[in-house]
Amino acid sequence: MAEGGTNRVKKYALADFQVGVDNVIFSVDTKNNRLLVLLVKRKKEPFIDRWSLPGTFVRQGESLENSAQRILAEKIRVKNLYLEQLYTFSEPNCHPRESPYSFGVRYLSVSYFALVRFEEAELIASEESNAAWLVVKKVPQLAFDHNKILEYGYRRLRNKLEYSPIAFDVLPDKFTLNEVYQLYCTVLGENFSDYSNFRAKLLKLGILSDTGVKVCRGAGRPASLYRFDAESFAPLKDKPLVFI
Amino acid sequence: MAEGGTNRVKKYALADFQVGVDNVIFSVDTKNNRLLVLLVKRKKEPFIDRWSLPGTFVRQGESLENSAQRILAEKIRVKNLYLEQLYTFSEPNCHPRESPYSFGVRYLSVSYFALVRFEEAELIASEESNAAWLVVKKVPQLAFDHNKILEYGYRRLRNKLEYSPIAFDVLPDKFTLNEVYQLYCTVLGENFSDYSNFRAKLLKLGILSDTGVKVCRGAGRPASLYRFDAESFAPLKDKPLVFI
DNA sequence: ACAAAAGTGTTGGTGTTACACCCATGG
DNA sequence: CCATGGGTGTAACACCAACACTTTTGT
Repeated sequence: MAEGGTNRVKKYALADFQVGVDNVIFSVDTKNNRLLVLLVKRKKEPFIDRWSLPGTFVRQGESLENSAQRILAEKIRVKNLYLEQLYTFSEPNCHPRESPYSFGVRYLSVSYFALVRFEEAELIASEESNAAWLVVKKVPQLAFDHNKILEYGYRRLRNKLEYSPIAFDVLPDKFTLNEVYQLYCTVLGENFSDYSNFRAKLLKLGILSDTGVKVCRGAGRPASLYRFDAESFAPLKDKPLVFI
Repeated sequence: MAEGGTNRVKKYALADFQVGVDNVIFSVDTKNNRLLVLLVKRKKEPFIDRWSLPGTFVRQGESLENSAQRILAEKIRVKNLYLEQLYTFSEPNCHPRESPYSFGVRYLSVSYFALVRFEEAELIASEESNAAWLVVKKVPQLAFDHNKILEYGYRRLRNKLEYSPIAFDVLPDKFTLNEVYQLYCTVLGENFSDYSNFRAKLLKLGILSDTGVKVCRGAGRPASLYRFDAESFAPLKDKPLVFI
């Protein structure tokens, strides 16, 4: 932690901060192969009626990550998710205007990035939370600099998917290889890899175990259900692992 | 930017923050093949006489990155450097104790990570700045949670070196391939790659141009001086590029 | 029988590793 | 002439993209 020093303080005015957390919450709608982001429609100035990232001020005694979890819990009910810190933005004079705190107080926003399981993510309806899933490709102009943050989060999502097994945080306990493939396609685009090669590569990693159970998805040959094997993955942790 | 809402405020106390910036500043001593980090010895409580990362409070009207640059400029004079944001830490009750501001005010630390050119980094000597380069492998117990931050920065440095050309921000304008190799060895360890292969791979990227000038480093055949070609690199920007 | 989905195999090309070897210079 | 460091080449192997092919189901 830094320290200014008492003598310094007399010469230079330190800024007082209000700290907020903004979440970029993604989910993959596997039915329709769409990547979604959770947004809330603002109900007051500034940027009234614009979409924005769900955010909150940090409360006393609350860690940043707790704060992020709290916003999430206010908007959706979800069990399985992946959450990590994204970036911290704080330009001078970026405090939300019209706020009762804006006088002489500066604003700092720590953004978090999350991926949640769409099928189990139940939107919480209330007056407070008026949230909705929007298709990432069609997101309109957002409030504040939230488009920038969203773009940043989207880049991080793609990287994470390629280099770490966050997909399995968000897939059902047992899944078919095609479901994994669909998820990757939705996030990374159709042409990132062909199915056979993706399959072979994924299996060669040795972190999935075949449950032996077969399942039918409409017509076609039944697929094996696989399970993510955390134990086999453990030694690969922190290694530069490429999935695609 | 997040917003709490006036009704929320009455129910929950928001935290007031003082924001500091802490820098993890690395340099590579190519003469002795040592990776160094810039630390300052604390001159007041808490953790008096302990080494710590150079840090400062953020002043009014100052962006976070400016703040990071300012600390750097207070400790060393340097022209060439690479700087990026690292991570934001803020647990409740982590405010530097004995500080005149600690009552009711919470602390948040945004850390930055920098790599500077050692040969031109001139330490600024004064009572305020009592900074020194320490060998990363031999860093003792630091003040606060600075060991954690340093560890995090070290990890980032290794990743950056593998995936982006930050080495050339910190090498002289013209350099031999062996100088690049030494830098990589110092940061990543001796056994990351053998010289021939490193060489071949680096040249195949097509981002270095041979100046034709030869230079003698003691005995042995003279080496070519190369220059980083920013234009050739431009199209590779944002691509997942592997150097080792 | 046929379409659809799951899963296997082949092939040419490219990248990586671990070396051996040649070149130019100082002492 | 030999030690030293710079620089080139190569054989064995692993990996990868593209695509053809087989298997098992629903209709």
